[in-house]
Amino acid sequence: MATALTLQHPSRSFAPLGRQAARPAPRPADRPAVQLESLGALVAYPCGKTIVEAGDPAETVFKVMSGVVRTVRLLPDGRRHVASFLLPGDVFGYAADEEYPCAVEAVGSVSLLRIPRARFEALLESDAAARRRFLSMVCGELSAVQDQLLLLGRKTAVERIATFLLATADRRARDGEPARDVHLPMTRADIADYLGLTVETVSRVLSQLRHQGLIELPQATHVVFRDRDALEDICAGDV
Amino acid sequence: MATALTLQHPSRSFAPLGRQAARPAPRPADRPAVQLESLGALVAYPCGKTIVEAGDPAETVFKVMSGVVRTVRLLPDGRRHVASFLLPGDVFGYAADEEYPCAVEAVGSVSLLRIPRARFEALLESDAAARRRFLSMVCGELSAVQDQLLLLGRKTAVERIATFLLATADRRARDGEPARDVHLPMTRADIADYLGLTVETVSRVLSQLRHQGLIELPQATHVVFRDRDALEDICAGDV
DNA sequence: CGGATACTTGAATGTAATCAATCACAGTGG
DNA sequence: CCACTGTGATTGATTACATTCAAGTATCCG
Repeated sequence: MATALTLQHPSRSFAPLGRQAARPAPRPADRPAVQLESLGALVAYPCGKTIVEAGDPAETVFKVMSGVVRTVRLLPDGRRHVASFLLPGDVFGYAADEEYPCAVEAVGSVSLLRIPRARFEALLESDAAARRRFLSMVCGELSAVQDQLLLLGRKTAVERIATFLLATADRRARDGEPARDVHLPMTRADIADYLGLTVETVSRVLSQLRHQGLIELPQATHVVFRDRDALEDICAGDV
Repeated sequence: MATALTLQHPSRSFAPLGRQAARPAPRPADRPAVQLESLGALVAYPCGKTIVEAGDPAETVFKVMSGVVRTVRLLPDGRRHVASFLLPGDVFGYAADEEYPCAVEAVGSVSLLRIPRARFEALLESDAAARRRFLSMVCGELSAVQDQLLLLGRKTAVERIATFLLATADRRARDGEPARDVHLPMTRADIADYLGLTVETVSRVLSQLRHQGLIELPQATHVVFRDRDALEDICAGDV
């Protein structure tokens, strides 16, 4: 089974491989500054552009520098699923096998760091600290994906949306401060495909939350939390 | 975010760390025989027993020697989701963080190899080949979990069941030969929680497939494929 | 055997999907 | 400047699939 990973830093673990640029911040003793940036070159992709195709040889590891990308899987009849949204600092494209298992596309215009796979692997071989951080990222990703399984398998539409809004908001705010709003650069279709819903349902649920006074929608891409506690209750299923 | 992994070997990659016992088989040149068995002790658990609790300190890595275990996540109101079933040869319990993120329970009676986390990590530090195999397993697991996201997000009940039957059957048969039947040691409730369905739906769909002549059900735990091609078409959504 | 648990089947309900307009907005060209 | 066009978002009406509620049947284990 071809396997690529689409990494996002585990939100509560230490700064993962590649987060240094965005956040110079607190660095425990055992962590030499690894300049992932020095291993690759910057590339820009316009909105909607496919960055890697499913089945392409996995020769490059990427790090998101700005913008957002989505990883996409398709069924033969066209049904689509978005496995994850990757934000600046996230790393993707490392595959144990020789092929990428899913496509990756630019949500808006993005800039990425392209790192040749061999160079990335050489870093892992030579730098024990980098290795530990990378393994930590991968494990964090696994845990996050399992939360998503629970969401898709057992949560209602409202719970999925509430979970998505809060989780997306808090991925940016690493300061401990709970976010008061969230920017959604992706379309309703992307959100729907990420949450296993339809565009109409996403739209309806957002409207419902707005009518209930839990959120405001000054623009389609901007959600302001008016009652964060209530949203958190919904996530947990306490309705 | 606490993160544990529940590993199962990527089905199409080389024998992963820990598969040696079950399969001495073809071993590429760069692979010294790592005796994971020599690092830990055997323990037995009776049917239904909880092996690790979510939130427990992640001090032990396990390898399934016989039987099947399930990894379970719960919502506060009791809704349950089974993230994975682990078969003999599979490794679980390695967490980047210090806590297990989900519970692991014995499906039948099982015997496990308990390996102290420190000893497992020491192996990874010292043995580059073991490290590569482990990373490969983790990446394979990530890819498999993403397939499961697609299943939960976009597939119908029949497609989920067909996918589950074939995937489970083929996890055992590593000979290339497509399996002609599959043994299901877990209950319908376990299957339902794994596929995001209810027991009733699982039962109904199996009956439907039986009436259509695609499978036989000599016992509830034993499924014989009568038309594997048709099942594969259903998986892909070609109905 | 008897009791419990697991599985199957049936009927009714409900949540989200589908089908179908309408609305909002950005970009373009008259 | 403003109508025009196209895309994305919202809202409404209806449908469908899986769930829920409710028996009934098989199987396992004492």
